[in-house]
Amino acid sequence: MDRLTAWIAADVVALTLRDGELHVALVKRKARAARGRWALPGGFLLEGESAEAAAYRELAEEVGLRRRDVRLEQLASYTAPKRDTEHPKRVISIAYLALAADLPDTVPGTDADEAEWVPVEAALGRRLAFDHAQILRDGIERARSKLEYATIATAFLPPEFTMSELRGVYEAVWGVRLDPANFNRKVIGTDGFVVDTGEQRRGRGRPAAIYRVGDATRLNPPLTR
Amino acid sequence: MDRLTAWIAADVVALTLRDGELHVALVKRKARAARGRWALPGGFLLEGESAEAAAYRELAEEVGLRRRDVRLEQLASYTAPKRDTEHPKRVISIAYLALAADLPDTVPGTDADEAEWVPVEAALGRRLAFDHAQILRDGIERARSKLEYATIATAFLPPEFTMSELRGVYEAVWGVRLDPANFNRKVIGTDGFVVDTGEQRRGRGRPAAIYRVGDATRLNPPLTR
DNA sequence: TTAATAGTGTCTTTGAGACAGTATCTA
DNA sequence: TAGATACTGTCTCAAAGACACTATTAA
Repeated sequence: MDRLTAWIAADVVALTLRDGELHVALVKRKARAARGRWALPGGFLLEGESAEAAAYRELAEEVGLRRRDVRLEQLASYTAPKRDTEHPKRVISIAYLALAADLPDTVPGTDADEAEWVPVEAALGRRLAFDHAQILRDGIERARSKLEYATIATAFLPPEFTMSELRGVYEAVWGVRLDPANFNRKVIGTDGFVVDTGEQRRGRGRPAAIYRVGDATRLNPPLTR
Repeated sequence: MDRLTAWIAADVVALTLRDGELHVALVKRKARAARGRWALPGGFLLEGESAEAAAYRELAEEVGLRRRDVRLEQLASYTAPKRDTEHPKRVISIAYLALAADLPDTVPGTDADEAEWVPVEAALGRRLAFDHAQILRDGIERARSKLEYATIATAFLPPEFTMSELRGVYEAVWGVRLDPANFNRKVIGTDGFVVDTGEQRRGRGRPAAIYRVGDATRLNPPLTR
């Protein structure tokens, strides 16, 4: 019988915003296969472990991101027979998308000290291991399109944020400018997208109202790019 | 080392429309695991085979659907450690969504003679094998939401179809009535959704214009349920 | 006061939805 | 002709987008 037995990898496209630009977490591979190449954080499922659990575990081990730091969702699976020829066994990958707020840098001295946040354009320029460039492209496209109809933009922000920070997420991920007035109206008009805390943040100009995440998950009608 | 090795199944939520109602293909299991239970068509990946290829192969073997009969896309992967305890090895499933036009019935005497098109409500009523009920629910939800922003409704129809047939797809999948006038305007107004062939189909009333699939894949702005 | 940032008001255009009305066939 | 199905026209309302304007702060 030539039924396949395979190793299962969980690989993660972890995205965040730094200085108004979309960044992805990359790690320099230490394992024999593709050693020294840049790759998405990830690793093999263990006995008794789900792919989601493995994704969380690898994010913690390799990037220093804890479960509560990220919003994780499944992206897709990659199963081409030749996608990874460096292992002794066939490897399929289940990819996840993780969105995180900008956080203090990864801690040197841990496994994560070979992890790096890289602007996505630059990341696609490095020749990534295996088919990780394709996975990264798919992850970016998923993030872009999910902003249209889901409230996940807040996953890129700390618990409290201003309207211009929220708008900044859209502008950075979509690479466009949005009209502040219309954006405000749209967000406020979507019940449960954000909640006004009544607090204000002072900066260079007029203080900005501070919002928290509401309980809505879907945007209806959607925002358009 | 307790790295997992697993069997990979490709399981397919194959949907079609019959008599204005959404149906899913189910098969009665012959294999030892869950024998006699109804399940989604699917099976294990072979050496050297991608999950997509396995999905097409199983559709052909078990349901008699050829590659050109369906539009196939990946749905999600299911990896819970206890999702399938009947096999000697851990099994993860990569699920696909397949949309097909209503076709002549499956051919008895082949492997497909234990396949059946079942209305989706009834299918969810049968206690399906493994976690196939969850996969089916996810597939239906995917089909419903993709109708909003993609032109896949045509995958449920033969190459030539009328506007009311296209509207019927939306009405059946969404379970709503749509205004013919507004639906027409919307579809015609979406460049490349459909192409008027100039032909007409005669029936009981005024002949209907016949359309073909256009080359657009996205609906912008989306249709709303 | 000026520059910077936040936020409001309003006008125009577009599209969604409701629905009345017209067109063209079969029986 | 009646009934059935296909299609068009038009009105109203809501939201999107453009953009001028007001508000509140720091320097």
